[in-house]
Amino acid sequence: MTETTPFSQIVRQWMDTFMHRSMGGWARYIKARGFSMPQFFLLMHIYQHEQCGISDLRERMDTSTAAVSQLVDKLVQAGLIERAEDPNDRRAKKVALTPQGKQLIEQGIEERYRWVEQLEANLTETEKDKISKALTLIVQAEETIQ
Amino acid sequence: MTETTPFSQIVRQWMDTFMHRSMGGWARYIKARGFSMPQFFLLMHIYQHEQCGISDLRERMDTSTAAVSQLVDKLVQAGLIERAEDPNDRRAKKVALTPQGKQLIEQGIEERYRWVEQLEANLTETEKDKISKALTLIVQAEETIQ
DNA sequence: GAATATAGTTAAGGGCGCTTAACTAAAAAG
DNA sequence: CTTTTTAGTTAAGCGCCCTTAACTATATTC
Repeated sequence: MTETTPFSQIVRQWMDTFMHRSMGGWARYIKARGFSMPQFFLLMHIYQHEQCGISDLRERMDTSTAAVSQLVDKLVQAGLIERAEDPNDRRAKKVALTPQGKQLIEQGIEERYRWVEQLEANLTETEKDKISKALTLIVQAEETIQ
Repeated sequence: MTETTPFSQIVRQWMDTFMHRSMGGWARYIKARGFSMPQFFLLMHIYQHEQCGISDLRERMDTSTAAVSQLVDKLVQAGLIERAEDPNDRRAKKVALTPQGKQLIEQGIEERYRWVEQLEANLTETEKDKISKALTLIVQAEETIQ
């Protein structure tokens, strides 16, 4: 029963490929638009968890609140995010993407996704169907582990 | 025939999930060990294309040779890579990971892979088998597009 | 063999992100 | 009501990465 080995091998191979394509692509995209990786990570996190406080970001970014505050400040000035008082706790701030900020991230995602479309062109309907089902299994399994 | 929509949806969903897990994980891993993202990108590229010249790295990193030269210098001093003269062209340098450098990256990959093992625990043999076959299709398709 | 091109290094200077530390303001605790 | 805790801002200082520009050394071209 050598069922397990192919699974881990192929998953690793896929992770490698994907990492290479995706991270390199993002890095270039961000750089070309004059943003830094810390700024990108921050934007990305806000994109995925709209309405964060500074402390949420601090935790995710694994840094000081001062650092986050300064990063946020620059992104507010750049018009990518907006910072508003939390009505429930006036000490806290709610940070969210502006339409511009959202566009920056979504356009990046679009570009990242473009090579998947190339991939798609090399697959038959049956193959795509199999892949869809397999990825659904993975995504579901991922959701169960928190 | 609404076959295409599920495919792109699920692939996007998978990309999101993966990006979130993988990039965040790498960023924290690298930071915790006192390295920067540029250093990491450089190491990663050397890991995937052992024996690069400075110019190869410059191209991939999308920066100046001066910047690469300085980055390389620090990583040499840190003992993660070694820089040797190319015997065929004594102007050029060949850069490669030291055992330490290789270990840093591979340990990172191991940690990145750990959540896949958790995933695996939530899948049956049949499911894993389906996923293996599907990912094989993707990886093969990826290889054909250069 | 002289001129030019290529590969990489080095140094000065700028900008950015991070840290520390002092600070403001609001909420919670006593 | 006073004290303490919590959320975030601000400023100074440091290191890192990047750019520009001048430079060395090896290859290539004419």
